[in-house]
Amino acid sequence: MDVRTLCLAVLSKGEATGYEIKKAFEEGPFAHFQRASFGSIYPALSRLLAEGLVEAHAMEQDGRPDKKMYRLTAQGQATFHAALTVDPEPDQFRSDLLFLLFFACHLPPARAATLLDAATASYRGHVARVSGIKAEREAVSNATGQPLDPGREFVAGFGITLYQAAADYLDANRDALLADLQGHAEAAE
Amino acid sequence: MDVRTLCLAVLSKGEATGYEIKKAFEEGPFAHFQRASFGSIYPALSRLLAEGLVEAHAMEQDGRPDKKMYRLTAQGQATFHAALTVDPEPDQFRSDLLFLLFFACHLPPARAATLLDAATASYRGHVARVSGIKAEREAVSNATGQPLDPGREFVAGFGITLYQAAADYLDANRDALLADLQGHAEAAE
DNA sequence: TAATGCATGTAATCGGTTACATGATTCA
DNA sequence: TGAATCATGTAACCGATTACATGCATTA
Repeated sequence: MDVRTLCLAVLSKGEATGYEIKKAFEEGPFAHFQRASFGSIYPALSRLLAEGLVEAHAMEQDGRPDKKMYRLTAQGQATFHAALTVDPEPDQFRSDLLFLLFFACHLPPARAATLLDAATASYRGHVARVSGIKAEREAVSNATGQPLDPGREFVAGFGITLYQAAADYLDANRDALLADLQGHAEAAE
Repeated sequence: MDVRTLCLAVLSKGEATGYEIKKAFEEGPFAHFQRASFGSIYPALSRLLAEGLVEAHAMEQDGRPDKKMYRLTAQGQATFHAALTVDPEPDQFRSDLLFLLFFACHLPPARAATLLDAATASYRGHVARVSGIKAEREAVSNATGQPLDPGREFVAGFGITLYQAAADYLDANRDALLADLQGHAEAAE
């Protein structure tokens, strides 16, 4: 997904500034499966504005420079919906960690252990974060009676399950790998 | 991981042609967590050759044009090992499918179903393929007594577990999502 | 006082994809 | 005859990252 479409997607959930769009990919609902940087968001927004897919109005703030609030136009809505009809390319879990671990034999065992532990912690962090905001949404929904968004909850659940499985796998196989590496190193002596 | 490093990585497992390197990312051991295209592999190989990190010798073939077999030099080995000491950036399951499903409410339920089923099939295909080659390696190892590569098996196991978990999640939540969507659509009428 | 968060933007650069170009062989 | 596999490469283009540039407010 290009950043252009990603911006339309965030804005389809409500108006936002460039800065807030960035946050949606850092801590917000898209955090676990998409990413975008300032360097791509701001130019995308400018282009979208020039094309009439979004409209912007400046909001004055005391002291701070104005912030620009962006909102989808009808044309932007339509373009976004059209983007949803495109077939997705197959998913792939592109992972630098797996790349390194593939060559575990060339790694000092201590480094392998560090890598493994850091990744486990990171995955568990993901699970905790996404679970937290999902639970919060459920609490709000229960309290107010507002229905949950099925797509959003489905995607959050997917993320939780996947990162949980990843963390569990690392946990379950960590010691065996490290032992293998030790044996491998000794055999090479 | 840039394609340059990826090429060094494949060549560290034995000499190969550009074409074979491509295959390593399509069906080979790297298939489920890295990717590279011809348009990036061939230029990377040229550059690597110019820098002395790989050496090449032409292999004549009857009828067909020569193929170039590439092999790591000592310098290439060293560069590759250095690349293994770099800290990996955090993993992210970048997924177009999840992006679309996040907006499931804007999708016709039939399309959501198609998307879900295609993804499940694709994940299961991954699992079958990686399990197959893993089992084959284990059989060979049992027959010949050659030890397995711990890193390779660990990574293969990770891929199997993850894609299995993904497929299972889709299976387990498919019908509920579709029902929600139906209810949502009716409520909107 | 230093770091962090809020807030927006530009420019250089880079890496990679897509499409194109070529050409033989084998299999359906 | 047409498609797929083997086999290598180039060029245009694009999209995105990184770093840079600015500046105020708040918090430690």
